[in-house]
Amino acid sequence: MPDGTQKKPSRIQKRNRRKILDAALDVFSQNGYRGATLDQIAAEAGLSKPNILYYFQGKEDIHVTLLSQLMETWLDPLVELDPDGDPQTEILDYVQRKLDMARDLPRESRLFAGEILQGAPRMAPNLETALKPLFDEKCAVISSWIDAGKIAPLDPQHLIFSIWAATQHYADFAAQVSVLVGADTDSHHRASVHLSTMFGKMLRP
Amino acid sequence: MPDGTQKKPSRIQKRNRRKILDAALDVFSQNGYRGATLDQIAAEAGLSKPNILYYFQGKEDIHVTLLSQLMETWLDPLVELDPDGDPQTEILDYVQRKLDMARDLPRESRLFAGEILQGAPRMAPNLETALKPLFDEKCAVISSWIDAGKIAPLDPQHLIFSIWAATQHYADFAAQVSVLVGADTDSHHRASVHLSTMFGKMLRP
DNA sequence: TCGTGGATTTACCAAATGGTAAAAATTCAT
DNA sequence: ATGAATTTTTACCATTTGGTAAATCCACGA
Repeated sequence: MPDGTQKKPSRIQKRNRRKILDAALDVFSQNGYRGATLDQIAAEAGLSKPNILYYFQGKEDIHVTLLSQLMETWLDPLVELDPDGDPQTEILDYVQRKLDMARDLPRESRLFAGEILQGAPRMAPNLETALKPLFDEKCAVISSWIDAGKIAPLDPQHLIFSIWAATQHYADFAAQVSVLVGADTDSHHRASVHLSTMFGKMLRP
Repeated sequence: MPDGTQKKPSRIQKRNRRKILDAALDVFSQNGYRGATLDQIAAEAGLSKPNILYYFQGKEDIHVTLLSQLMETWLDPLVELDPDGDPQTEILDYVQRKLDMARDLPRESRLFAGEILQGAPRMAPNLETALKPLFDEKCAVISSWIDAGKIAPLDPQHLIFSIWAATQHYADFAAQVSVLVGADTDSHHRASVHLSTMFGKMLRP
């Protein structure tokens, strides 16, 4: 029994759990939690459904595992916001990292968005324990930069919301963006320039 | 048979169709298309499931009806962006209208977001025919304002994306926002001030 | 008031779906 | 090689879910 609080996972266990989680990321991010089926995940992973249930306790277990693994990756750019760096550079670099993530990890962005959109039924605890402390900490950093006159006086909380919204939009609303920008050769670059300009002007004291 | 291309709907038909659509908006926006069940919608509407299917051809019919009705409301603020008004005022008013909509119509915002998030499977045609022409038209308006030196030179397409993202964030990610801002007495007002400041600075030539 | 057409309920169904038991196959240390 | 442990498959099951047929109810105009 690979589930539960057991010892070291075998090589084959690691491989299959990874295959399942990758397939599940595809399926969950495309169809949402309830829209995804174990059969789809199984087919995508190249395994049988009972075989999947040999590695995970159930559908919800897969989803929760995916979400908690994701949280780490997701918060990483914010963790790297350095209180001792140059405020403007730090924030603009943060915007850039988030935009890159929207391009490179769109499935993860959509999985996260879908979960929040439905009221975070399986992630609320994680938000409180992992996200909120980090959020508060970085808001304090931004406040100190404002107090020191290094950047314009903006509401730190809502500034961060604006950064999240503007960057994740390109992953979460990709279907809409692609219809509206048409066959753009380098949409990512234009978005990058726009966000730099926008937040750059905004931050100047 | 009330469905199909029939004559004038009776008063009772209007009432029940409205009840169903309102219930469906609740259920679809909370659980997504596949997560929503006809039984839930029926219960919420206070009708039996077969009775619902007397008024609509099926689950998808309800969803599509909801989406196409929504499109009108959704585009309205953008329609009102006046090419002959003061550019700064026009755009800031647009931001305000969108933010008000996120507060007043969160269900609609989430329904829309969920549909786009999953690749707009039931709305792609609508996006092409209804949204894209309006989007292109208003991008041209913004371009003309930039050419006239009335506002800062920003990419019109991405400026609109930023406005959509920043405002809709408060409806679509409400679960996250409420965890992070805690018991704020007037979160909407703070968001409003922030967005005015932000886009105000950004637009100044 | 009575009949007719629209509205509603009752009783279903077939397919999909999450999940399980147990047999079969495979891996692996000895 | 061989027996034990792990992994995978086969054959199911109970529930949920979108949908239907037909009987029943009810509003309303003549």
